[in-house]
Amino acid sequence: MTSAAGADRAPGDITQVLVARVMLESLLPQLDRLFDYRIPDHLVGLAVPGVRVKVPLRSAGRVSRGYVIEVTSDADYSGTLSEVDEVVSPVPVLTAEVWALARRVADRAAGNASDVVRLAVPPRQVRVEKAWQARQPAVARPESETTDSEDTVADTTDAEATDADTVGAETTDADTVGADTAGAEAMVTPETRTPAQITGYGPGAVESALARRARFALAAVPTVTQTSTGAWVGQWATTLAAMAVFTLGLGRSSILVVPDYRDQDQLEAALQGLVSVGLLAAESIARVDARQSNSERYARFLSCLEERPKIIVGNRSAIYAPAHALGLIALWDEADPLHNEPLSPYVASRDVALIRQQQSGAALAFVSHSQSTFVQRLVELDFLEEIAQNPRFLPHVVPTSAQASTDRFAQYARIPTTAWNTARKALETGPVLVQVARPGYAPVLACSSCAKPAHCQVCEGPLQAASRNARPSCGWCGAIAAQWSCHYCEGTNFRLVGNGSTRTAEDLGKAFPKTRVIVSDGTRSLTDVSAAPALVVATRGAEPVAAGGYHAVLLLDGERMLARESLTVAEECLRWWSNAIALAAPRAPAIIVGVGGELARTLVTWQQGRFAASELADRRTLRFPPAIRLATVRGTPESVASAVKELHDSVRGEDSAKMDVLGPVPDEGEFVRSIVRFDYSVGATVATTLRAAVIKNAANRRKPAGRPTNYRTPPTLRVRFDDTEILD
DNA sequence: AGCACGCCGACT
DNA sequence: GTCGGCGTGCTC
Repeated sequence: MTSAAGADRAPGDITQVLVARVMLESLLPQLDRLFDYRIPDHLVGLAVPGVRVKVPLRSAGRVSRGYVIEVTSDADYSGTLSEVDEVVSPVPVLTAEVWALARRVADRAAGNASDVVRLAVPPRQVRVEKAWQARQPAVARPESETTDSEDTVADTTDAEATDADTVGAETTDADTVGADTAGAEAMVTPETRTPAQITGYGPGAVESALARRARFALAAVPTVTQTSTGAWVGQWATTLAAMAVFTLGLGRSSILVVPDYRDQDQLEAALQGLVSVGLLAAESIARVDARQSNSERYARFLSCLEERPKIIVGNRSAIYAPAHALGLIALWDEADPLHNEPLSPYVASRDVALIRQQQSGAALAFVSHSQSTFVQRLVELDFLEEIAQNPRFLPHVVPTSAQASTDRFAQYARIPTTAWNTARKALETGPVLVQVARPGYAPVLACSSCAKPAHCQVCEGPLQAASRNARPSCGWCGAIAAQWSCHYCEGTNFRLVGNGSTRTAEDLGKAFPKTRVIVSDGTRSLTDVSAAPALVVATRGAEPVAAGGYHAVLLLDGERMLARESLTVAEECLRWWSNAIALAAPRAPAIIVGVGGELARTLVTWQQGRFAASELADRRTLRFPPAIRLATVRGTPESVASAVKELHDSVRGEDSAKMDVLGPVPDEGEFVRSIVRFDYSVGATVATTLRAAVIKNAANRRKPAGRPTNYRTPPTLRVRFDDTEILD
């Protein structure tokens, strides 16, 4: 596709015109393609692929920022080329691999590649960059790399053309995997195996999957464990850490992605444990953390660019890190909503991981306690292998009916006898976890005469109580309800309904006098507690890790958590409960209150995969994700109608059964919204068609008549793929 | 986004 | 005749 890299040319040699193909940092969909610029003599050798540049756009004097993607000598643009204005920094921060990833991620979601690049490459910090450059050995400058990276771009471009919705089509690299297998097994010999043991699985099962760079769903061992530095973490964290160290032993980098900073702390503690016993060099860990300052972020990013294998740990944006020789992509708890990117084009780290795996050939691991329907689908396609944990590590789960207890104290704390007895016994030796649904004291107030919920007199928001004697306040506007009277019956007294974490803690304190009660919820969330006996009341997702594990786990608000109006509520509850149960000490009882049927059976047998399979079968019948994909199309009635028409024109014939369109229904303002449901196999067609519609609308935007001249026209057509909240 | 190009109504 | 209105389209 391209001739020899321009960077090889000696400065001063003017026998051929060198052209930089540049991606502009623009939000406009019309500009989301490469533009050619001539490289002036003084920038030859500096304007290399990956560097930030400034280039003129449209008229003299206006400059746009961008990245050089390729350097070629034959431009495919026939007009007169403008010249690259300036090379902003000599560091090639946008590697060929990350660029190819960004392009495909954007294409799959009908979004801008530059939006993805913005997630992938942090803002430049000049001082940080200078300091980093000074530390780099001056010899290894990217000249030698240039030709390589261009080949990579060409390869991946071809791969894109063939298809493929990563997972949708039953693409199989059976050949590659098969070919690798023999070599892989040879590699897992006692001599080369790292001493960082991956325990809880069949001997060598995980190691062999990593060595042959398989894609797999790994069931995490549901208990806690102690690192060499004495910290207690979920065993999943030591598993991920050991997997990364094993991969490092193969000379390759890992990217470990966790949903939130509490998980990140555990994973870093697990890695630190391996550092402390000399199995891992501290410099090999690169932390990409949502809590970092801009300069810290950029420093960590630059360290990923160094040409030696690393372990990259971070939240969802870490999936884009420029890893050197990527050997493993691992996601912890892939179904956690924090893995969903809130910025355009809204691609979840799971989907980025699938694309990156396909492009890099790295191993791919989805590690969790509770297999999601997304992962289950990939398992059923034989796209992922399943690796189960050794059954002797399974937890001890006891379902209990919500029936009121006969015990006076248990009644006080609204927990059934079994649960109460279990907690009392466990509290003699160690901490007990009590999971509740909601934070606060009493999340709901109701009129004491007519029992209707109480609303704020200022904004109609729901009233709640911060403590037993506190004046009720509004959950929306915070106004204190001083002189409240009921809308429906004029009553002036309310009563507290529902139990938040604080109220549960108060009640438990009365039921278990002399026992320490610790609260961990959204506002005050603890990462860990000691092994001393205590009642730890936590909202779901905010459960601290207990030293040695909890001696009992009580899941109190099962019924209430299931009552939420959402199609995916059962799957979500199963994940929350499984994660809480996994904090128990080995063989410690976990009591789930008020939940029966298949969910209880799933937890008792610890067969989340089987539950996911039946859930997925239901979603197939209903045509809901992840059985199919979704795209939301929002805009003026005309633009939506025309986009839908184009969709039907491009997905036709025998494919037409693979797509249907719901709506349009009214949306904000004068806009409407349609939901497109489609099979994975037509995903590429749907995305390109909608992308074309977006570009057309961006060009044809027109000001509505009669508006003031400074009225800013909103985009007339917006498209969002795989928005999981849309069906809730 | 901006900014130039272009094709119809009031003007020196 | 031309100046300029802003609808339309392009940006290497």
